[in-house]
Amino acid sequence: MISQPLTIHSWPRAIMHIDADAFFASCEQAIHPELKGMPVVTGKERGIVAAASYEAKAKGVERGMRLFEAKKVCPDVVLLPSDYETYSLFSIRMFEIVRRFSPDVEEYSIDEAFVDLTGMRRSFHGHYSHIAQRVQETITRELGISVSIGVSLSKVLAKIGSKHKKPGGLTIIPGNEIHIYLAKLPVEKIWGIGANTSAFLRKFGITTALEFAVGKEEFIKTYLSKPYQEIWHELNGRSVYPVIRESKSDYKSISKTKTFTPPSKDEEFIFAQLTKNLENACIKARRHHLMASRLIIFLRRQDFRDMGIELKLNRYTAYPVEIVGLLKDGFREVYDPDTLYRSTGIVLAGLQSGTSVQYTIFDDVPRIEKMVKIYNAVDEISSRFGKHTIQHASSLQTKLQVQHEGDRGDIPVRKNELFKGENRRQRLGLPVLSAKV
DNA sequence: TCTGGGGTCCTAGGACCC
DNA sequence: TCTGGGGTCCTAGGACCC
Repeated sequence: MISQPLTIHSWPRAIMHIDADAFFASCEQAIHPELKGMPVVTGKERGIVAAASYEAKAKGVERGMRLFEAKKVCPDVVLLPSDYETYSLFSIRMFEIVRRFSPDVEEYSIDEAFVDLTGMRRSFHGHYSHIAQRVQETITRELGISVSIGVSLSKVLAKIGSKHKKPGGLTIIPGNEIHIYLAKLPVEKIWGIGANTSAFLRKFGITTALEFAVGKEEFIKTYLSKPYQEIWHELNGRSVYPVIRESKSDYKSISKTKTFTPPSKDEEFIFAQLTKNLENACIKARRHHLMASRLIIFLRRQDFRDMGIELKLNRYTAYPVEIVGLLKDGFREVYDPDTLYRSTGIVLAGLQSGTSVQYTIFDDVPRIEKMVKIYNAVDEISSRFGKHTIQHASSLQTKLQVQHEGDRGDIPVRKNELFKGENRRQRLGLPVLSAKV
């Protein structure tokens, strides 16, 4: 198999990576000043630590920890459910600030950005570290959260830089100091190298990022696939990953899953969950003017095995009524009444942009046009009064179960003054960023 | 990390064609 | 019945990320 040749930018790049510190927890502390200096943890709604403030981390709270454990090591911990909409607003503000310094910004995730600073020293009268410092100061002053920054020759190296010192770190890794940082870094900590690949590399005696970086090209090309060859170049200071400015709008797939507690084997309830996922996915697809041609359904058993099926849609669509029949058929194939399930999920795939319905000669055109009108109205009402003001009858079952949505406890919910008069993200028609947890 | 939710990209291998 | 070489499209599944 012939792999594509890699594009290596001949000119040395200067890439900055900005990573917010304990983002969710920091947003909560910025909104609720009374929480400043206190150990704050978000993730109440799902029982494990999604983000922990540095005060909580200092007492031994770690990400992914069960909440009862967190309480044990830190009895005065303040537990909050995650409030993604608010964090998204902070995120938007953060990217706006970064763009004041350079237009070449990639919104990598809700709390991370890459910036291509190549050639920008002149306009800021000084070294790249001064730009980074000003970005850092501005974000802290205007948003009340801190960020860590790394600057180096490639994205992978910039990431290593931003992780090197947290919180509030600023790490520049020039070409002649790369080896110093890589020598101390275990291979599995490299962005893009996970448990599997690091286990493989260890078999060849490669345990540090430096040992990987100084590996012979011959070896890398023989044993590793394209993504790892790219990382190898990046570690050596040869930039292959460009900073991508375009904001994300073209999805390859849209998925929705939801776990329910306790697990269930109730056919109607489980199908209702599935329908609700379908509705949510379709809402998102319509918001992005996308239609799907493939539908993947899966039921997750209590033992975490997924049982699924993939179905082809007879035309591109983003309307649940057109899909729900097929959903039922697929569900019947997969569902086993004697099995306990913990979650359901659907994936809309084979996406194509467009909003107009494609007709075939068999279609009842007036009926479809009526359906589109109804959904337009549904989307409009939902955008004004909130999601699921209107929903399919078959997903009503989900309401009958007691839903354990985390309430805000005794912390009053207040909007930061920053966002006064600002509508929620969805009302602006902006995509909701997928959140890092 | 005993396990939430949302994504991307790559590769191998089968089906099919000339 | 056996024998080539080459291409394309599609899908499943792995691996990884936040």
